[in-house]
Amino acid sequence: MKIRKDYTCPLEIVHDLTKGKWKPIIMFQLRYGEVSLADLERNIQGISQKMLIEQLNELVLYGIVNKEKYEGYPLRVEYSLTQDRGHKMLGAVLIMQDIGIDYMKDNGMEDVLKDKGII
Amino acid sequence: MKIRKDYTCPLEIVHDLTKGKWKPIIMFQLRYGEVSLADLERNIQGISQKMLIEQLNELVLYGIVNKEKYEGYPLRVEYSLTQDRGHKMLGAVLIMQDIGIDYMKDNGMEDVLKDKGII
DNA sequence: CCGTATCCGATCCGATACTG
DNA sequence: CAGTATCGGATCGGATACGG
Repeated sequence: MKIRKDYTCPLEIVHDLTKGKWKPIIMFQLRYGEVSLADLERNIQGISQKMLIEQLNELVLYGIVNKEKYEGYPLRVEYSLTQDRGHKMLGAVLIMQDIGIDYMKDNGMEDVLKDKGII
Repeated sequence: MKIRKDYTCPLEIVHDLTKGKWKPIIMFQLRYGEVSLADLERNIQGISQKMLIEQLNELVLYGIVNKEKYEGYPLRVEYSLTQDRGHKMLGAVLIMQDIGIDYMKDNGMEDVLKDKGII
């Protein structure tokens, strides 16, 4: 899609692998294991199906997310983090989640955190 | 600039705080302490002065980077990570740096790493 | 050395409609 | 349930020129 061959530093690549409004949230949703597309769509407020699939596909392409198809009826597809790169990135995402929680507490947005049962 | 009041989850905010091609690289460059604008410009390959200052300003605005002016001649300005949010974000950036290094090793880009003395 | 201003193409992402 | 296709406004980021 857009991974070049002429990067000048490691962080420049990782930015291309993970950029996009929804990618960190998607990775976070996959923290406990396999999740279906429908569940992701349900659990991520405000995302459109188009954006979800688009960013999910990029994450798959970049070795961060695994896509597993289970044949049969109904057709089932499950997404999960890859063992190495996916879980490593999750480490970074969890730190960011923590920063976001602190930021919300510092800026009077506790209501959002309560809605989600975080506090 | 663009921090709203209606976020629906912590990661959405953090994305707004840290998005932009150069922000992770800037934070990485500040990992050891104060750095001047000129040094940042020198050490970050391919960045323009405009982008550097723009993204630096956002990081300052969001409490991730500190800007210290030292009066006198020559006028000196030094940037550094803030004690709390800045260093916390650095934790995430360091993980990403690591992932980028692995990615480059896996994809035949060792030359970049050698240039930088990483391997 | 430190910063500001403008112009402009590339891309991101939301809305919407349609398929197996 | 799991996807694909298209269109258009908003934003991003590179180039360039100028000012403290």
